[in-house]
Amino acid sequence: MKVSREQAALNRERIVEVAARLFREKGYDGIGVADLMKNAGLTHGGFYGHFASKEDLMIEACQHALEKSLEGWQAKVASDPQRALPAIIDNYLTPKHRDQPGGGCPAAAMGVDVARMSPGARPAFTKATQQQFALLQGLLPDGAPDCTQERRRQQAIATFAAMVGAMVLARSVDDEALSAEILDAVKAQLLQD
Amino acid sequence: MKVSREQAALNRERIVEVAARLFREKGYDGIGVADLMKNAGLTHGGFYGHFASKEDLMIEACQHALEKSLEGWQAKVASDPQRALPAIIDNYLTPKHRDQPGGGCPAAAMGVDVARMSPGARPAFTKATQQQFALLQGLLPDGAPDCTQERRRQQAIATFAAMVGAMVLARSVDDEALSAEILDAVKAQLLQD
DNA sequence: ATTATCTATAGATCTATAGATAATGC
DNA sequence: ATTATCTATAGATCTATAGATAATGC
Repeated sequence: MKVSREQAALNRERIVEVAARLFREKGYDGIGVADLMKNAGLTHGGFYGHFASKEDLMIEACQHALEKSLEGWQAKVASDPQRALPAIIDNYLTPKHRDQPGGGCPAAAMGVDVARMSPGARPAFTKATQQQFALLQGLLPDGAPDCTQERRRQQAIATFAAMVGAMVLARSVDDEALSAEILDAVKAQLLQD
Repeated sequence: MKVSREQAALNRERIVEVAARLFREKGYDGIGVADLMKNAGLTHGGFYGHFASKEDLMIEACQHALEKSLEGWQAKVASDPQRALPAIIDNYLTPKHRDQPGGGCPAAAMGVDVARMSPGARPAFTKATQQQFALLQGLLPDGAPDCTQERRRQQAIATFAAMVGAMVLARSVDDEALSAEILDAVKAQLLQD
């Protein structure tokens, strides 16, 4: 039954990846340790050799999801810096993203869970949020001369807030037309600048 | 042990009010039926005389919270229509609202839970979201002549999305300065128009 | 007589642990 | 010999129900 250290490290990574997906889909309380392990192809009892508690896994799952999310944005900046901002906004405010929270924005999918939980996962959210604001600020067009750095940071924050709120609202309503309208309206509003 | 029909109806209302607060604070899975009833001053077993299931209570709690929330906005419109929009934005994007999710915006506090649950609570969210968009649209200044009704609806949607997203982000981070900055930045951005 | 509430509990599920097992790695 | 994983289970908690109790309302 035992596996090599290398395989054990891979198993641990897989647990984190599965958790990062399922916590976003179902919430922290919506999936149990036994189900998480089954989804990783392992048995329940093996979990505690890798993590001290379910909450410890939540912290690592958040870190993992936040890093991957930021890396996705950075990849868009690297491939085409000029078009990165519209590309990020366009990609975020889609029905596909709305319908796949497990691979999507951690803030929209897990932010409320993290806010309710004991504070272990919040430092990762704080750091990642700062990084996302900074990245967006760097992409904003520096149009008018009265457009100070402070003003651009404010706009970066408001842009990300509108994206997250649009996703939360679009996922909470029952009407496909309204849901799509929310995504499209915020997209149009953010891209007009 | 029995109470009058009138008292029973009041007890039922109190269960809904308690649930509307505690589901917002702790999430649907974060509070059990026994604890909800204890908070309403009743015993566990009495619950099922009032509701068929915990999920049925969630539906009523959402409806209650959404109605109260909309009524708060309507009261601001009634008292001073000219200043209602800045008053709503100003009141929403505060540390007080951030720190009291139990009495605050249902979309920011329960939207993600509702999106994950079986679909019973979503019709209420759909209806309330439409009403909030319509109310905000009516309050937007109809400045330029090129400002069509569609354009104003788009702006109303983007305004509410930014408010909800700001609240989710402000609650998820661990740094008081950053959290306050998020609220203030979105407030400044929304009030400048 | 009806019924709102209470006590008690069934049955399921969840986190965490104990001890067994068997393959790795010195 | 060490250790990654598995089987089994303890102990807590959760939803829902059954039956008892006692006050209401006809």
